[in-house]
Amino acid sequence: MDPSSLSEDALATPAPRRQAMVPEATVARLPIYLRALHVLADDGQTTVSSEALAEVAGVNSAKLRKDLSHLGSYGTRGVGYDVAHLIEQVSAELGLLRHCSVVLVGVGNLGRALAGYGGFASRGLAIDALLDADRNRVGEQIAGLTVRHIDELCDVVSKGSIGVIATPAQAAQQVCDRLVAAGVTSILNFAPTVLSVPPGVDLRKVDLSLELQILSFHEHRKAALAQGAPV
Amino acid sequence: MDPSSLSEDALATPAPRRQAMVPEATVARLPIYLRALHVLADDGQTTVSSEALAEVAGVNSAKLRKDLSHLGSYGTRGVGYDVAHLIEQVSAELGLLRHCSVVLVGVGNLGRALAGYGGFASRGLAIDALLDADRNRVGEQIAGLTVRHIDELCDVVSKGSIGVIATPAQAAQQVCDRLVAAGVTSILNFAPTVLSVPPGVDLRKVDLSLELQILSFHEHRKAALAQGAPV
DNA sequence: CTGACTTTGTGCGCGCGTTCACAAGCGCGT
DNA sequence: ACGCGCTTGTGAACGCGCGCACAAAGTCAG
Ligand SMILES: NC(=O)c1ccc[n+]([C@@H]2O[C@H](COP(=O)([O-])OP(=O)(O)OC[C@H]3O[C@@H](n4cnc5c(N)ncnc54)[C@H](O)[C@@H]3O)[C@@H](O)[C@H]2O)c1
Ligand SMILES: NC(=O)c1ccc[n+]([C@@H]2O[C@H](COP(=O)([O-])OP(=O)(O)OC[C@H]3O[C@@H](n4cnc5c(N)ncnc54)[C@H](O)[C@@H]3O)[C@@H](O)[C@H]2O)c1
Repeated sequence: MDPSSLSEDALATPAPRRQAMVPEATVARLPIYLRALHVLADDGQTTVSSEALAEVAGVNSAKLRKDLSHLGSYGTRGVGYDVAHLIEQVSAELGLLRHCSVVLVGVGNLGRALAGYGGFASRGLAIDALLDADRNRVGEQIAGLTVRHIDELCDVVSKGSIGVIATPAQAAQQVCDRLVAAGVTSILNFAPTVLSVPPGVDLRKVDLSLELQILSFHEHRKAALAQGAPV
Repeated sequence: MDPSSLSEDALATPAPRRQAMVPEATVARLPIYLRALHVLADDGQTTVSSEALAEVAGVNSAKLRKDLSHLGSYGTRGVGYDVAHLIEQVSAELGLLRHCSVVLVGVGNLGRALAGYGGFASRGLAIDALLDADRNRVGEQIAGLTVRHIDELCDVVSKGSIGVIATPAQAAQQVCDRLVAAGVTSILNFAPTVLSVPPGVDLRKVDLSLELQILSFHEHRKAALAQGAPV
């Protein structure tokens, strides 16, 4: 499992009243299932078995079934799952039905790429604000949005907004603090720094160097094995 | 743990001869430790305790010590770890000492951002080839590199190269296959698709939509709790 | 040299996630 | 109407990783 992010507040309710608690590992796979389902739907399939869906999603079929059972989505024994209904179910669980607004801070190399990316909007997520500290960049038009100054943060944050940090590492903690102060409780960080957030705020990170270094490790290990253990 | 990637070949050696096998979860943290160590080194610190390093890295100190013990790196009891020596150790373990070449396929929005990013080169990783299928883009100069055509893949791949896929999802599997055919055994995929690779090839993925959707889930859940459970 | 303090390295229990394997359930052909 | 085969949902076992807590080991003062 990817332990990079954790939600410390998930256990806040001592009594799991009626809403089933979905394991974090399952949540991390729901988007994958959703994408697989869209592929199948575009392909014209109306029902799908756990085996077939698991194949497309690249996971074990038993895992898939257990995951889906967590969100109470019932398939039909002997038949499988209704694709359209399951898309609805998973989308609802992920909160994608009511459009989730995304606020992007830092319109540099990476921020520009993110802003111009159409893959988010197609699935209920839309970047609807670009912020930067550089006065020269403020006012610039990118992908139909106008870059605004970071000081206007409070004006663009609405309830339930997700913050994305694409600033240099040096400024990341400061930007993070401002996002939290503005009421943002979900943050995605691209800067290669460890950020600290108060309880109740979800923080995830994407670290490209880290991924490459992990691959480098395995590559290095393979080379060592190939040279030292071919026997 | 981040279960998104797994190395199926790690168990290839039935007898763990002398090289300790490092748990995947530990490998995933080594880059974080390395970055923390560089911060401390730049700050002038020569030695550091597990407690202090864990603080900077944002992890439990016991976990840090256990991780470091896996790679045989010995600290000094009562003192701590020698920063410079530990940087050397971790870098060696990650295979960063011999410069690892990175081949980037797909020079679009995202590929351009990656190519222009200086954060890789600073730590032993350098993108040294840009490839694209679009003839209009071939020949273009980006960050000191010339974009070459994908057909020249075999010419730019050297032993131990890491492949990065930044093409549309539609082309990802094809590009992946060509990378594997060219001898690449470590691949980082940015396209939102499940790729299949033969055994012995390490595949990791970075999925930005997925991260946002996970945050969306938690945000959605928070909203539901705030509305339904304030008693 | 001794004793007290500091810090590493690790044994152990706990909880989560994954997987197998199977019973329960549903549709369909006869 | 009725079983036959297919698929779901889940009980249970296994393995991994995390974190506490402590003994071993080294440093430093006197
Ligand atoms: N470019 C990549 O491909 C890449 C890859 C991996 C990681 N990253 C990380 O992503 C982050 C951004 O990378 P980049 O290449 O876009 O950097 P960049 O320098 O091109 O852009 C950074 C942007 O952030 C803005 N900024 C700086 N301080 C700010 C503040 N306090 N508030 C608001 N905006 C501020 C700057 O004006 C600039 O526009 C960096 O942390 C980098 O390490 C980038
Ligand atoms: N831009 C982003 O911020 C972002 C965010 C998340 C995910 N992604 C994913 O990253 C990938 C790239 O995104 P992008 O915005 O850069 O897309 P893009 O369309 O801007 O660039 C894609 C590039 O790949 C090249 N290409 C296409 N087919 C190819 C092939 N067979 N061989 C070699 N090159 C080929 C194209 O010529 C183009 O230059 C996509 O899969 C996208 O879903 C991008």
